[in-house]
Amino acid sequence: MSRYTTAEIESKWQEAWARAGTFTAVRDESKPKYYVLEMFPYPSGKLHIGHVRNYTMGDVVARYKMATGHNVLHPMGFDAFGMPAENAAMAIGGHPKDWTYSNIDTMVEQMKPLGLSLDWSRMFATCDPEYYGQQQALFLDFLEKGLVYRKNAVVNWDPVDMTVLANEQVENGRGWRSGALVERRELTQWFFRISDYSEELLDALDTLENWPAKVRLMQENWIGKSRGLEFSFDRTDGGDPITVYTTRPDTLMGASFVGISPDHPIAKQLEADNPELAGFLAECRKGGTTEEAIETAEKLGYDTGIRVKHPLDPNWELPVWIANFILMDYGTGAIFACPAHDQRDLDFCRKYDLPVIDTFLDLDDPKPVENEAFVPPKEQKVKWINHFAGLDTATGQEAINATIDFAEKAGWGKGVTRFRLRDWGLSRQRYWGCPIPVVHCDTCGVVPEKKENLPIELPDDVTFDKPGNPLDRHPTWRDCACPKCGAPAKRETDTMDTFVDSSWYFARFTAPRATTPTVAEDADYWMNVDQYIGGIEHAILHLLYSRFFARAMHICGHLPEKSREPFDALFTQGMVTHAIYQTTGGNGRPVYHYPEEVDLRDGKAFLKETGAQVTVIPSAKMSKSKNNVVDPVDIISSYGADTARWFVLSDSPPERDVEWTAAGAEAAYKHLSRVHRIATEIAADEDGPQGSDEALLREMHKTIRDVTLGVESFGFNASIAKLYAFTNTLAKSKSGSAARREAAKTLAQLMSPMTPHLSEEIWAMLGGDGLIVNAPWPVADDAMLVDSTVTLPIQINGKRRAEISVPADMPKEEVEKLVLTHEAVTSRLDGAQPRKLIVVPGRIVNVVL
RNA sequence: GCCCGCGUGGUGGAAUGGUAGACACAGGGGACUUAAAAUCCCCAGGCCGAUGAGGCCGUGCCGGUUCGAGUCCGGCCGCGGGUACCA
Repeated sequence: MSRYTTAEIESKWQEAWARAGTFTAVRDESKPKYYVLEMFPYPSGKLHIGHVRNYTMGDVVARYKMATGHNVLHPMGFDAFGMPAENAAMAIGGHPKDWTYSNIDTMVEQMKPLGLSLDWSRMFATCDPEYYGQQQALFLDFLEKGLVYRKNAVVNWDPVDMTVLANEQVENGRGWRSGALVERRELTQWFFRISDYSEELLDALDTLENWPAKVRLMQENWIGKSRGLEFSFDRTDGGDPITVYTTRPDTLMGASFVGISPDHPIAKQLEADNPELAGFLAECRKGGTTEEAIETAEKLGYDTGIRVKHPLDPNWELPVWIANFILMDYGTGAIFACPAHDQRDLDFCRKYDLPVIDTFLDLDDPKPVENEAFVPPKEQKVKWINHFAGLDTATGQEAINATIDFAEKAGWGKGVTRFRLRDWGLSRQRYWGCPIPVVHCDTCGVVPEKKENLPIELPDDVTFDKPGNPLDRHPTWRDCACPKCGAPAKRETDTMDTFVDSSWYFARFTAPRATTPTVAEDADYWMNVDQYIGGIEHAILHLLYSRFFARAMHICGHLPEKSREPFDALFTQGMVTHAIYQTTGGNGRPVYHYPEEVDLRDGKAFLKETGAQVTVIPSAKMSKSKNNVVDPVDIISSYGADTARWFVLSDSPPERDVEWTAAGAEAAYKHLSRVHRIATEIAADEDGPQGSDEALLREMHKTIRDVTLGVESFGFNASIAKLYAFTNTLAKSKSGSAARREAAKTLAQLMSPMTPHLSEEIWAMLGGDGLIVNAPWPVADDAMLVDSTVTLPIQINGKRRAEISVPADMPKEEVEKLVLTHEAVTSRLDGAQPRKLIVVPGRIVNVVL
C-alpha cells in the first residue's frame, strides 16, 4: 500500500501545476474574472504562521473560484519600504536594500512549498524602482490635479539626536535611543487632500455591502462627520474676535470659559513677549504627537487674561484660557467649555476653580452637577433651564437644531458641517522610502520633476552611522538642475509614507511590468478586487487611504470609474497566537524561551535543560522578541504543506485569533494520513462488496452543500468540521465500491482548496479526469438533501423535556395533537389545558403551562 | 482618554431567536500486539443520584425583552485591535 509521503506528493503536484501554467493569469473575455488578493507582507525576513493562515484563506477562495469556472487573478508582492530596514542597517550594519531583498528571497522560498495558487510572474516589491517610479508619476499627476500640497504639521522631535521620530520610537514621552524628552515641533510637509473627499468616502461606505459592518463603522467614526455651530466671541480689548466651533451650541448658557489650543495663533502671538506663557507652552509641547498621548496627558491650563463677551449677554464676560487638550487640527482650534455637560471640561474647571453652570437637568433626577458631568444621549429628553430659544423639555438634538436656527436667524452664528478626518501627511524624513519627485529652486520655488526623469532613484552610497536622514547629508544626490530654469537646485529629501506604496499595489498587479502606472485594458478587465483579505489592524488607515487613492487615480485616468471603490468584498482575519514561555534571569529581567526548549507536563511547563518551572503567558501575539514565533518551515518539513494549511484553517473561525499548538498540527497530519489511507483502500477495492448506497450518497450531497456554504461564507472551520464528519461516514460505510469511489472523489474535490496536493494524489489514484485543480466543483442534488422525517424537540416552559420523530411535512395541527398526548406533556399538564402551544414546523415545539 | 471587536467544557471551538457543547485536541477505558508504535471501538460540561432512571445548575458579571436568549437591549468587568510617522 502506498504511504502518505508528503514531500514527494507535494513537489510532484507543484511541478505539474507549474508545467501546466495553471496559475498564470491571462485575460480571457469568455470567462468571468475573479481577483483574489491577500494584503501583501512586509519582508521581515521570516515567513510567519500568521502569513500561512492569511494566504491559505486566499488560496481556498482562489481555488474554489477556479473550480466554479472563473478566470482567477491571485498575485503576491512585498510591501518593502519602511523603518525596520533602516533600523537593521543601524543595528547590524549593511544596507537597507540588501537586507530587504535578501529577506524577500527567503520569504519567497518559504512560501513556494505551500503550494499556493499564486501567479508568481506578477510579483514585485514596492522598493523596486520600476514600481516606485510609477508611484512618482502618480504623485506628479496628483500634484497637477491639485490633490497634493504643502503645509506645516507637527512631528515628534528628539532634541538630542536632532531627528524626527516615529510614534513607535517614542516610549513614555522619550526618544527610544537618546532617552531625551520628546517635543512636538512644526515642519513643512507634503499632504494629500483626502479631507476634500470626506463626504464621499463616508457616503460610499453604504455601498460596501460585502465589507464587515465593524470596519465600515470604524471608518465612519474616523471620518467623523458632525454638525455644529460656528460663531465668534468678541474680545473686550478690541482684538480680533475668537472663532469657535461647537457640536453642543445648546449648552451655550453653561459656558464657563473660552479655550484655545496651545498652537492657536493668539497663543503664539502672546508667547513672544510673555516668558511665563512661553514656559507654559513649552510644557504643553512636551511629549509625542499621538492622539492617545495628548488625550491622556494631564490637563493643563493658562489664563491669558483676555476676556470675551458672551454672544447672548453683552454684560457676561468669559475668560480665555489656553488648554493643552484642544487640538489645532480640529475645528477652529478654539472652543467654549461647558463643564456641566462635558467631563473633561468639568475636570478642568474644578482644577482651575472656574464656574460650573447647569443648562439642563435629568427629568427623573433633577439635581445640579457636582463632580460628574451630566451627559445624556442626544435622544434623551431633558429639562432645560432658562433656554434662550424658549425650550422647556426637549432632547439634546432638538435643542442643538433649535439653537443653530436661532443663531442663524439672529445673525451671530452659522450651522456648519465638519469632519474629523484630516489631510494625509505623506512626508517622511527617512531614506528607505519612495523619493518625492520635486526640486527646490531658489528662483522657481517648488518644481515638479519631469516625468522622463523618473524614477528618481535612491542613491546606494549612504551610511546609517549618524541619526537623521542620510539623503540630507548625501554629498551629490541632493544637487540637481531645476527642471524649469536649469539653475542649480536641491532635490526634496523627504520620502513618502509607506502607506502610499500600499495604496495602489492592487491596481499595479493588473499590469505589473507596464511603463505607465496601469494599463486601461488590464485595469478594466481585472479590477475590482473581488475579494480582499487581511488583518483587522488595517481597518482604518490602509483601507481608507486606498479608497482615496483609487478615486485620485480615477481622476487622473489611471483607473476606471467602477474602481472608485477598489475592493468589492473585504474579509478581516484574526491573528495566530502562541503562549510565551518566560523565566526570570539573574538580573531580575524576563528571559523568553522557544517552545522547543520547553516540556509540558500536567498543565505546567518546565525547561528541558534544567527542569526549572516556566511561567506560561497564554495566547499572546507572536513576536520575535518574545521567542514565541512558530516557524512554518519546520511544520512543513515535518508534516507537509497540506497539514499546515489544514490546521490553520480548522478549529478557529477565520475572523478570530487562533492559538498555535504543535499537538493540533500533528492531529491534522494524522487525519490527512487517514484520508490518504481510506482513499488507497477504496482505489484497491474495485470489485468490493455491494451494499446500500443511499445513505452514503445522501451524506455526500449534504456535505457538498455544507462545505460549499462554508467556503463561500469564510466558514472554513465549519467546512472542515463537515469534512471530518464525512470522512468518518465514509470510513464506516458498507456501501458498494462504486458509491464509495464516487464519495472519495467528491471528498478529494471538497478538500482540494485546503489540501490541494493530497487531493490531486487521491484524484489520480481514483482515476479522476485531468488535474483536480481544473475539475468543476461538485454540485449538490437538491433531491438528496430533503429528509422525510424530522426530530422535533418538545419544550415545556422553554426547557427541553422530550422529542418526537414526525414526517417532515406533517401539518401543524397533527403535530399539536401528537404533542398533547405525549406522556411528558400529559404528566405535567395533569388534565389542564396548556396556556399556549407554539409549533415551529420542522424546528421545535414549546408548551407553556 | 476615545473608536471598534471579543468573552461558551480541561483546550480550540459549533449553534438562521428554537434540543447549548457539532467537529477536533488533550484525557480515560477497551480491542489488536510478546511488547510498543500505528490503527480501530467506546466514554466524557458541572453537581445530586447508584455508573441507572431522572433532576438541578451552566455560554464573563448584573438586569431587561421574549412562549423561548450563547444569540436581541441596557449597565458593568476582563482581554484584544486602532488612535493618523509600526506595517
